[in-house]
Amino acid sequence: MENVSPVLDYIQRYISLNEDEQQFLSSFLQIKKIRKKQHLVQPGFVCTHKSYVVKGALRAYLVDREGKEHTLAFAIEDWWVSDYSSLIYQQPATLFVEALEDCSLIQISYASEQELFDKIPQLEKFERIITQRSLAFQHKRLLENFTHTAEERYDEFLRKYPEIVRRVPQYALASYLGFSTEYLSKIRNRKAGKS
Amino acid sequence: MENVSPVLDYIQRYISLNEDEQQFLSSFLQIKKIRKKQHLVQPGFVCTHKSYVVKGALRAYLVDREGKEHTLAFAIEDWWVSDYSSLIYQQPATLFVEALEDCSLIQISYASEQELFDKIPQLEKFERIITQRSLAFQHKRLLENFTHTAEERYDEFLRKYPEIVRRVPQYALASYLGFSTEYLSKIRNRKAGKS
DNA sequence: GATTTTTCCTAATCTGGTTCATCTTTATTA
DNA sequence: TAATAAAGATGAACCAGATTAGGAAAAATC
Repeated sequence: MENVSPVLDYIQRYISLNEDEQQFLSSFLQIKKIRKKQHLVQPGFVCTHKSYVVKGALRAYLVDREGKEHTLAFAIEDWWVSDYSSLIYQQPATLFVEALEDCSLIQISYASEQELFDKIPQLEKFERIITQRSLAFQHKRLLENFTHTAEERYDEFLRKYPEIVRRVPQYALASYLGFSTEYLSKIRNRKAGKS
Repeated sequence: MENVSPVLDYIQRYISLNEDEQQFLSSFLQIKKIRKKQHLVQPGFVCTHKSYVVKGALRAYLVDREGKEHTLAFAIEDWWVSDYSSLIYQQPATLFVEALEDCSLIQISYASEQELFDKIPQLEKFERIITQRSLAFQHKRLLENFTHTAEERYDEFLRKYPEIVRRVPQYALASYLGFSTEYLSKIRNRKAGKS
């Protein structure tokens, strides 16, 4: 029998909850398993839950008109994942969220979260803080895409997230960094030659 | 004598505040005027306030190693502006925030906001909601940069924000959309020829 | 209202990264 | 363990958009 304490721990890095609150919150959390290549979210369906990753790796991506994939985000242990727009506006998703490995998740539904905001106002603060940090992160990412070349972006990502580079397929990484998989091959090859 | 009611109205689109709360909140708000070409925020200095635009237009931009400018955001009437990362982490800014026209702003300091979160917990909800929306917006922008050509991005921006296009210099717009000002000229010329 | 500065346009050349087509290697599954 | 599918590598041709350098127009300043 598994438990939801990883999420409680996560939240309590930002706010503190008493025993009752923890209990109450826990009653809204659900454990979910998903196998590699399965989809957690699909375009057209409203994204009803956000998922905390206990174990595994996923990615959120868009398929454009020409069928090309663009990865918005990766998620490994201790990260959250969803189609964010779909979740907060409760409108049909445009993204896929796909398991890149077998995953163990803890989920909370949109409706539960709204209820929890009323019952445990502290959670508003928690959500505010992590959303602010995500936003700052997105700003940085956008600027990095503007100011750095493909190769520089790859180097930086490798430096910051070697773990992710090891675990995700190369085409997913290329589509996250905003260039073609062939070009990533070329970059890697260039580096291998140099060193 | 000017007043701070535009900000109160803005906030009350999302939450409701009683008379006392409005009064209390107002006591933390400051009116600020700034002339065209002046800077509200500069790299190296901690961004201490966020600013609501009553009148005018501004942009937040980064100057990269080669001296090129990259615009992260525009702000006109009824928008907020700051160096967001600098503000939330209270660390030195990396961005400039510059007035593109003479501006009339209402400001609130980082410290005041922290105090207000304690005194008026409803404000946590307000901040949570608008941050969530900003984040969804940023996700969309990033994906649009990945999936659309320079010309498509320009068309879309023109359709959504004709007002901004009219008011900001072209080099600022190009640097927001992520391409060179010369290329924007080329796009515009191409269109003029066609129609 | 003349001068200086800033913004905008044009056109030629160049390049970082894409596309397309084929091949090799590595995972999956039967 | 053989068969099949998925992922990665390689190279040639190509293109969207950058760069450079010039001039024209508009706006700000005196």
